[in-house]
Amino acid sequence: MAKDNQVSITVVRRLPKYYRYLTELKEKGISRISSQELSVLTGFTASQIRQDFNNFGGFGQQGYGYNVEDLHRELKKILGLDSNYNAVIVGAGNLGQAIANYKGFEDAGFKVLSLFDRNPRVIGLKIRDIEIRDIETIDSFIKENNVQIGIITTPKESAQSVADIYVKNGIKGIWNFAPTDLVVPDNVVVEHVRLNESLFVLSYFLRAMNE
Amino acid sequence: MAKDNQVSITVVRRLPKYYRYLTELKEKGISRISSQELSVLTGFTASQIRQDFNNFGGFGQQGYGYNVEDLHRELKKILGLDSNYNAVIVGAGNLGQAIANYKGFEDAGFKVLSLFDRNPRVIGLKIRDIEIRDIETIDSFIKENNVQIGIITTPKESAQSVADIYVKNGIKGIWNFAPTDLVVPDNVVVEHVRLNESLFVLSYFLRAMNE
DNA sequence: TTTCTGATGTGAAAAAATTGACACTCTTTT
DNA sequence: AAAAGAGTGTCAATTTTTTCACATCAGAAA
Repeated sequence: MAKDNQVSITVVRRLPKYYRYLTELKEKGISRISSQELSVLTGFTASQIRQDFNNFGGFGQQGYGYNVEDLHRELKKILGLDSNYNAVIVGAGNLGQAIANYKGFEDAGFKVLSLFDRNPRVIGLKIRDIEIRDIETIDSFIKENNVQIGIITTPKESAQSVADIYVKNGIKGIWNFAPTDLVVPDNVVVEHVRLNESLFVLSYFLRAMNE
Repeated sequence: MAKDNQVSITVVRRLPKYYRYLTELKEKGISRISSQELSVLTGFTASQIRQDFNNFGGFGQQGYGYNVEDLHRELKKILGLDSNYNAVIVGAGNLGQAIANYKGFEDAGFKVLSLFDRNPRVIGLKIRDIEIRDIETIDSFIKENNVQIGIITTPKESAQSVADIYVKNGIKGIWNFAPTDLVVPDNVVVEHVRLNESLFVLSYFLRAMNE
């Protein structure tokens, strides 16, 4: 059941950036940071930063600032990064393989258990030690392996049917790279990575800059 | 020189979605659409859609709606998709190769001319017909090939130095996939694709959904 | 211990974004 | 040709987000 004291999506989308800088600060051995200093790093205003953190309860101390380690741990918890997730990818093309190959996700607690594809020429191949399996076998795989996240890296034509498969098998989080919207039940979360749209925005600003 | 009647970034980020649906409508041979119908497709409100288009001058007709072909053409122009761009990629790992391989960008007018890497084991290889070259040779390549867009798919440690190379060679648009911020002059546009952050937001909502 | 400094948490103000409402005009129908 | 219908463009209201300002309290210094 979702909380009713909803934190706005605008705030949520800033959290990962805080988390990233706090991770860096922690690695550098810095133990204390003020909203003012975080403002310089992130580009958000100090006021905004304090407001953001206050959505989850004040983590700071007056006259001192924030303890880096504490704040990092809190954000980790808020972002759900204190648990591990199992993921599968449907679409074993270059993008799917690139994601499967990226160690960074695994370090953050997201483990890709398997790729799936319908193309017999890639089925059976391995990316790192991750096997590409026949899409026909995905139902049982998901059920047997406690998969929480489904990744879609197919062409847009197949994306909805992949989403349907995920939903049918009880997956509650979908990470979609296909350039299309998806229809899913309310209790399923879809996060889109819209590469096309991002590129178009770049194009817009390039154009706007020269006018 | 940038326009002073700035359209807000919030609006700009919605434009590609309009463009995507208009492309689909055009392909289906639909010639006419109302803000109400677009609202159903995009999930934005009809009022918002009309407001958005009005930032660029009204394209619609009272009592009729919008002509799909006209609106599509206008958006194409606004997004700068009526010209072609040459791009290069630094970082010929899986992600760089995936992007080089993706036909969709080329169809939209973005042509990847070359990949660059410092790893001798990949230099000389080809992705489709796109060669991977030695990063040492990038300066002259950019100058000789009219490159407008620089793509960064390196690890985060190298990203800033790649950005510096791009800037030094006059590139005005950078598409950055490395999970780090970049420092560039004001007249250079950076568009980030933050895969980590996107995944973390998914994780946040997965967690929030179960509380 | 007491004073001083610094930075949070928060309420209020300002700015930005979204939604609502409708006059007006173009299209379609009769 | 006239009447009816439909949907934009736009102004105003509302909601959301951001910024401002400061009382308050913890830590450091004296």
